[in-house]
Amino acid sequence: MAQNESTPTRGTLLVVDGHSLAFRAFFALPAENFSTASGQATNAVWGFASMLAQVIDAEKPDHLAVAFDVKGGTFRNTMLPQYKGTREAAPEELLTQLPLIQEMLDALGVTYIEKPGYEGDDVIGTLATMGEKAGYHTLVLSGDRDAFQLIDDAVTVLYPGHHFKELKHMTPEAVVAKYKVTPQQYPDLAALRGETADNIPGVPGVGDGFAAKWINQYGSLDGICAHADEIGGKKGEALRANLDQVRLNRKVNALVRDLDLGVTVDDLTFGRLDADKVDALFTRLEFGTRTRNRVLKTFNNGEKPALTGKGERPSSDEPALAVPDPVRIADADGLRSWARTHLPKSGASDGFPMDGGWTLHAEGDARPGRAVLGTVCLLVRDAAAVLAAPIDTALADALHEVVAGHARAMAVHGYKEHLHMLGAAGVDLPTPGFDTKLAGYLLKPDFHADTLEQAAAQFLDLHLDEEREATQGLLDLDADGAGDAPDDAGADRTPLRHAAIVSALARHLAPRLKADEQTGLLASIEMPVSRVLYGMETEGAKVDRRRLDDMRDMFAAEANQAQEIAWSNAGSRVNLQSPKQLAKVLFEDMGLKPTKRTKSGSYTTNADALQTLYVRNADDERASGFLGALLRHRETNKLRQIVATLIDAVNPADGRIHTTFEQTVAATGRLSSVDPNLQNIPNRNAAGREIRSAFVPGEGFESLMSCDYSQVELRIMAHLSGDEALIEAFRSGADFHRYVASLVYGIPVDEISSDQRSHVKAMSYGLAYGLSTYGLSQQLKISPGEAERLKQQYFATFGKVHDFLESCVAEARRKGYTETMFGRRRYFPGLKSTNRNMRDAAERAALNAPIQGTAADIMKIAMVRAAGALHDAGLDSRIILQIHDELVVEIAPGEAERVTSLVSDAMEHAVTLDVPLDVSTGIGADWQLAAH
DNA sequence: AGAACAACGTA
DNA sequence: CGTACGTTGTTCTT
Repeated sequence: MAQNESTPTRGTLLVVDGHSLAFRAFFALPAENFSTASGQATNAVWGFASMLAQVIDAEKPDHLAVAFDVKGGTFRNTMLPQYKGTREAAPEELLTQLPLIQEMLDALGVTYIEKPGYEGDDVIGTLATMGEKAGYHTLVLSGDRDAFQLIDDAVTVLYPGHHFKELKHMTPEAVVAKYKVTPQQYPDLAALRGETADNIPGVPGVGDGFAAKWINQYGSLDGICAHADEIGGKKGEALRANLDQVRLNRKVNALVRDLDLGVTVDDLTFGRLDADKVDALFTRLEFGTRTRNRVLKTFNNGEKPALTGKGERPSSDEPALAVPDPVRIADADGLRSWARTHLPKSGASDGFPMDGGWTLHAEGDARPGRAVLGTVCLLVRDAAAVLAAPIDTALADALHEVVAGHARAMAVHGYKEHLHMLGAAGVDLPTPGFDTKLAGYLLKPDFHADTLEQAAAQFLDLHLDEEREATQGLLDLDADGAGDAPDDAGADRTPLRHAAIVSALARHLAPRLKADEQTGLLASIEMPVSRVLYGMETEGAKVDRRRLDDMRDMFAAEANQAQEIAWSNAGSRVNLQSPKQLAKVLFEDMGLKPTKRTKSGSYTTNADALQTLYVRNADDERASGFLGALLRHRETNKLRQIVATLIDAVNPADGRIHTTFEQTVAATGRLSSVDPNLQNIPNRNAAGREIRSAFVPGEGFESLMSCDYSQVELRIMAHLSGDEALIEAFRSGADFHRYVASLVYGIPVDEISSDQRSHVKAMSYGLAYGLSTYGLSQQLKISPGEAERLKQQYFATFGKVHDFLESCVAEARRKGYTETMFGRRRYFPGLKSTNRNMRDAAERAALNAPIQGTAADIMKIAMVRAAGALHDAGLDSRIILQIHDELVVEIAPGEAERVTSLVSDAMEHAVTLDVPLDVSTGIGADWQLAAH
């Protein structure tokens, strides 16, 4: 079971700083939106309840108490009159909610404690001390850094980050990592630095850094005071001038830890709420049923109050996961010897076996360009090793060696992410035998598992903790869970638990993958692609920062100009980015006749509608003036925004943009690009396309090359359908659309009008999307009848294409899924829907999936081949971007010719079809110039 | 703060 | 009433 600790504890005590939590809640939520009909603000109460519930769900404490400050002064005010001068001015709206919070705690059966003359912090200090003496592990939830002095092996402070969800587990190691002093020394540091939140001045010019330096030099504040004369410079002077203040600060920030509270820790139980009281209070506060149910469940031992469970928590809380006792490894030799005894002998296995395999699981930050390695776990059936960050060079070398020797029997969850994290520590990860993330994606490409818990729920039917997965994903992924010793009481066991999930997933998914014939796809395409993507993400794309800045300013100026014109026509400063306000101006104030509605029923103000209105109201000066300006604003503002996003994404360390390619998101098998999305840089009109000129070769490179497949999806349709006419159209090498048009209309190629060509072109491209005649008529601005005739003609010419598309849907209906040329599946439960719209949508998706998916497969194969070819040829040029049917390559000096031929060959011959794959290439000084 | 919606960029 | 995505901004939430 998961609860293996060498130091036995009585359980977990959670102590909450009530005022700190109330403050956080109050300022996190807008008061004006959280108030009762009678005007009583409830944002702090609501936030308090939901934040506390969140922490309880995540930490599962056995005992709980909330500490509050008491009105009126404390002993600290006597020493330091201005103490908390800034904080006493709490807004009236918050103060009125404190009694409500206490009333709520009463109803929830939670003990809260106040001690006149003392602060909540002192109560917390006392409770932590009591908990420690009674053998509990204590968690202190507080946004007040004074609480850091309480931290030791048995006391952890949960400190909220910018968002409340980002709770940092402040352990002794975390404090040392952040402040370079021990928790015991922290009050000395705070005294030197001061605390603006409490209106306590420190030494001017001295922050955390200098304070820590002095403390480490002289051991303590006393030591610093004794040697104050030796400290030179302005800062030393400032220190001497403020010594009295600092000494006073230190007295004031020391927490009292031995108050008489009249309770014992054992009294601080919770889980027996008064459901009627809670109900009455929540009704009075006008809270919704969702909040009510969630809070009730959390404060009632995880059960619905109606069922009034008693005593022990439900057993379902404990995951049925085998987690061996971890060994904490701190040095290279320890790791080598652990690996020798526990890891399967290398060469003993071929691929990832069900037994005898092992799991590598790292946590940390996997964002390219800023990756950080956190905790690393190695797990076999009956043993586990944990390497806590930071991992030094020697340990990294040993890890590299161990992993290299046992890669084929190794399972990971997310090879690419692990490459980033381990790469940050200098460890290269060879291709593992299994990747549970990729495997899960191949088996269920529509299912999106954001967390390991979700994957476990989906594939293992292991519902570890639904509340946690719903509300607490960020805590699990906390990058700096650093320094938590897994063999210490109450240490962060999350990474190990995750490793156990990965191990269980691997054992479960490997046979399923084989049964569904997806193993080849995993080994031959997805895993190798992960490695290529890792390289692309790590290199990033160089941008010309000045050019981007100039473009942003230009677009911003144009957008502002358009906005002024729009406002003057509208007669009010309407927010042009608010569809709701626009609809009011257009359809109420100006009285224009709406075109279409959005799916939620409001009138659309999208570009199409605005265009129609513009044409329709050309003689209305005010309306057309407004519409014209609005359209211009939409366009330029969008471009401004895209450029701003790009600028924001530039990594200052190298002036490059490191996107992340998501490999397990698109249900068809395509990649996607996030943070930022580099697959939707404008390309359709000239103004937008300019943005591409900001993508340039980096230092040591001379140009960019762009290679893209021409009409891949159509070629795939020709191949898969076996339609002789379409195949011949591609083999002929003529202008494809013109050639097809000549077949469709039955007239010679050179008599095809440009309209005819573009209509046929639209039809060709629309095919793979399941385009309706209505849609076709809309797009081409022709009558539905004309569109219908075009479609009939087209299918009469390419009959087998029609049959093929139908067969895709038929097969999906029969088998439940479609397959690409390479066996990648996608499931379509929607085909059985009784809802017409759902069914139609599923049919269109089912006919598209094999085509889009095969194109994606081909590109992935091409990428692996191209990257391999560049590497094998010893070239420095490298692939940096993929945009579905296009690769962008950064060309090293003198390599242009060889790279062009290697990459286009890799793309053209990724696979052999009945039609040739045509690749067009271009080289230029930037991405735009590389276009062809 | 977080979710839902509208809009719009790409292949 | 065309497939597949991601990002931004506004609005609503209780």
